[in-house]
Amino acid sequence: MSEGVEWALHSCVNLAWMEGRAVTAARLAALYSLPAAYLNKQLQLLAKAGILTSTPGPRGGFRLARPTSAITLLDVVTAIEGGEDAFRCQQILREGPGGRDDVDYRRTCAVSIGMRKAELAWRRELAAQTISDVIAQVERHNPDAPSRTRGQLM
Amino acid sequence: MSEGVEWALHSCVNLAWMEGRAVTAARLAALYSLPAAYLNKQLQLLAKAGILTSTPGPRGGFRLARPTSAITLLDVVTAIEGGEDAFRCQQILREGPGGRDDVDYRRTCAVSIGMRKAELAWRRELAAQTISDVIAQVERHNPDAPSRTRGQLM
DNA sequence: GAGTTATTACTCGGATAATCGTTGTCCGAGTAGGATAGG
DNA sequence: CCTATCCTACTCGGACAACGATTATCCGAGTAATAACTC
Repeated sequence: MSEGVEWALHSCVNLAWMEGRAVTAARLAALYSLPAAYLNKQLQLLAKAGILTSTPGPRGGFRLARPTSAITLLDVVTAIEGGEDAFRCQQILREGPGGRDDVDYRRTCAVSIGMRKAELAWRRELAAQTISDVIAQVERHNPDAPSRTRGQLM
Repeated sequence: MSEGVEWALHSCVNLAWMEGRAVTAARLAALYSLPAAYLNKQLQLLAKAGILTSTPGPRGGFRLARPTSAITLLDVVTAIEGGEDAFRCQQILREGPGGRDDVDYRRTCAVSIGMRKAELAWRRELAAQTISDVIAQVERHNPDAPSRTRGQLM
């Protein structure tokens, strides 16, 4: 899985603490000494997915497009990684004995079904957690994280 | 995810139908027109994980090391992909404000915990399914698959 | 004919390249704010 | 002093390389069956 997912999730949390103020990719990257231009790439993907809004020019940057309770971990993962399954059935049964070209083995192959079952469980668990949940847990263990981060980003 | 996982799973199913007879990597590969040498590599990983046993020389090949009901999908996936999580926390919080070097953020970071929760659900679902389950489903929809495959492999 | 030995063909096993995706970098399009000049 | 225009600096956005992992290939080590040879 792409490392950008981790960056994107942390950036969403940090943006949530900025209360709607725009933050540039460079500042978000400086927080964790990340390559700014590459983080920018990930934030663009989030913007394209409707999770962030971006504004160019001076005083520009990124900000959350929705309340944190309406952004699931699955939303962020899908935005960065794309919607395809990790296990993508190549339908090798088509080349096997009794294989047919007019059958979609992604639906019928027992191996594919079993793997897909696990992936759905993974997705379900990701969809059940929001950025809001993450923030709540962080603030419980580290109550001054929001103000400290805000100080670094302004 | 590596394409070899799909090959390995299908190979396990096919080996199960061979009732303990050894089958060479070349024959298993020919079933689906796969590159034999590369499939051999995956089968080696399964052997190293104790899922298959390998015997060299004439009349050699691979065979299942355990009953199909004792081989889970997770066993096969882990053998091919390795045991590491897909989402591997880089602990970027160490570089952030208030980051400490003596803290294992893989355990404490809320983002990491949330992602890990989903991965555990994925693993749990994979561990709940065995090769035996897959075979049962195949034979229900395609009762003559075992004999047909056996004919191709002998 | 039976046992023993040398041979041979076959298989896995690991070391070695080629390809593709991820990671990382750079420069251009567009914008908003500020400076400047005119009224 | 106020307003309109121009300019400048700053930001995102997408195009362009570098690295690493996956994919693919090849040849050697070892084994078991076979064939030949001896008793």
